[in-house]
This record gives sequence, C-alpha cells and structure tokens, in this order.
Amino acid sequence: MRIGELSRRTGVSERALRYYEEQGLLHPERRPSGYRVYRDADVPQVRRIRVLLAAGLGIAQIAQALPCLTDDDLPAPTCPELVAELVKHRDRIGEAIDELETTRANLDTIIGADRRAG
DNA sequence: ATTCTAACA
DNA sequence: TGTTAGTA
Repeated sequence: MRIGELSRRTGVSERALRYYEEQGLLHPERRPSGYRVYRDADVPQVRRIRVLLAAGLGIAQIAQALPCLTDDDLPAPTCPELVAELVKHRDRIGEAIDELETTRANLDTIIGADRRAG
C-alpha cells in the first residue's frame, strides 16, 4: 500500500509517517516513481510506535526498542535490556511527578495567601 | 487524484 | 507537525 492508505488505516498523518521513516522507524520500499510502498505489517508497527510515543519515549529510544518488541498491537518487551530502560524511564516520570506536586503545593500556598489578602 | 521533496507566515 | 509550491 502507499502512504495515503497507511495514513488512513492508522490515523497517522502522511507527514508523520515520512518523519518516522526519516528517523529510522519505518523502512518502506520505493517504486521507480519514488512512491513509498508499505507492507501490511507496517500497520501494527505504526500503532506500536504510537503506543511508545504515548508512553513518553523519544524517537531515538523507540527506534532501538522496536526490534525488541513482540509483533503485536500491544508491545511486549522481549529483551531484558529494554525492560531495564523502560523501568528507568518510569522512575524518571515518578520523579517528575513529585516535582510537579511540589510546584502545585507552592502554587496552592500562594493562592491561599491571595484569598486571605482579599 | 496521489505522492514526492524542501522549506517556512 | 501543518502546509504549500511545483513535479512526476
């Protein structure tokens, strides 16, 4: 299939699909015309990419993670090294949440002071 | 009608 | 990422 169909079947813009290729996430063949040709397997592959993006992973990390995932819609890590990195990523998110909660508490204090000040 | 590359109000 | 120009 060409990029238009893949875009429709995945809900991902053609622009994004070309960008994913540029970043090494997809490797479509090329027709003599220059048109990209995708395989059926690229449909679930794109969904996996979106899941990983939604999980907060960067393009570079996703490029390395894709080979270590089961070929299913819901990515399951097969390489132990990948699992370790994902856990590390999860920990960073936890830290970020803690910092945001502190920031929110500080804001609440200011808001409270403002209300008391009228 | 579709896709491609390159570039930016 | 969207969008647009000029092509093939």
